[in-house]
Amino acid sequence: MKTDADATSQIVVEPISAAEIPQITNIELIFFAYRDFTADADRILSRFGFGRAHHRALYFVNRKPGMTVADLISILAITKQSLSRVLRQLIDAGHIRQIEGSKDRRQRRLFPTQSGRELVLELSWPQSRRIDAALRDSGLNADTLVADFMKSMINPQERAVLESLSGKEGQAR
Amino acid sequence: MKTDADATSQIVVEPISAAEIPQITNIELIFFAYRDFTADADRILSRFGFGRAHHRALYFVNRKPGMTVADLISILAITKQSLSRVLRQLIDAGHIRQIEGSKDRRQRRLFPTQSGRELVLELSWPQSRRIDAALRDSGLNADTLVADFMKSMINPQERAVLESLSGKEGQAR
DNA sequence: AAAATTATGTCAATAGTGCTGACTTAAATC
DNA sequence: GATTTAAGTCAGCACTATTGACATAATTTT
Repeated sequence: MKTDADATSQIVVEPISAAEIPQITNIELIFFAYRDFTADADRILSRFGFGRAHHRALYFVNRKPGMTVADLISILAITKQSLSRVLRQLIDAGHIRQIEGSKDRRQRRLFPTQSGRELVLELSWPQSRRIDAALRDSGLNADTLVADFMKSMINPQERAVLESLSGKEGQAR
Repeated sequence: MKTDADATSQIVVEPISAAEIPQITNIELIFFAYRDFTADADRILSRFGFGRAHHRALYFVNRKPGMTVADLISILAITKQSLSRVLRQLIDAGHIRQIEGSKDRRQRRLFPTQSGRELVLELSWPQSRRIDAALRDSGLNADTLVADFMKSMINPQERAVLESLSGKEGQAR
């Protein structure tokens, strides 16, 4: 067998198409939408030296005040060791407090402080507004509804990137 | 001012509500949907020792064969240094090849190999099928369409987590 | 032709998030 | 009293991403 003929040598010039991946457009919409959806909060978090993991932990503690550490690990689907740094930092920053369980004193029940509540609301507002606007923009009446919804989630200036991907030419440049 | 009264000391026991964050339910749906949406591909990638970054790079090279490195950096919105390792590994594994630009010989145009095409299809199939199924399941006819769509994107066994979040009690356990 | 710019690549250091494994402490349960 | 559970910690590792500095080759500008 010639080296030039094996699967890791011959190049492919045809772009992947909807014939090969039926939901290709939606896959891209979801990718870009999620990127933008998280970007607003990421910007706010960076002011505090926090990351997405801090956001998620803080969010769920605000969603269910009184959660135990085990509850939080379970809902985030991460390990105890992964959570520990993040939780430590949130506690040290005064956004979360641990209170010994009254029935089971081994438990550390997690509560947001007033500042923890304020921060989670600040983080969630842009996301809520983005979804709200996307739902309004997409109108909820067409067959193209979900695609419109996701597209509306993407920053307007980035929609050009999507359009450039929809072009018929196989070759960029 | 008493220490016990400042914002980082007083705990909050009330869960955040839709009154504070109108799109709270959709925020959660999107979080969980995206987690599951990416999980199928992550499992496949781990067989090759690759991560999500490899998937994204491989995807766009397949989407627009002949992209330059600069094109790819631009679309992924990452730095040259971040891309370099990932691209190096994809090239070494024989999934992508670089070809010197004919007009501008500084450019390295990126093409998938046959195996690179096969891999991206393997990675995209589960995502495409998931979206397809979610669209079918949600029916495209109700006001609750988008929520249904996102919910359908979530693994059935994990929908219980969402339901537990919808409970009225403020305290877990 | 020389100078400036562009496209790519590389080295080094750092950060954030996650993992596994091993081990400890204290409290609850059997 | 022995075992299990909840939480925490230490050490080491992997992946993805960052910034800054610098190198090379090719193209474009002056």
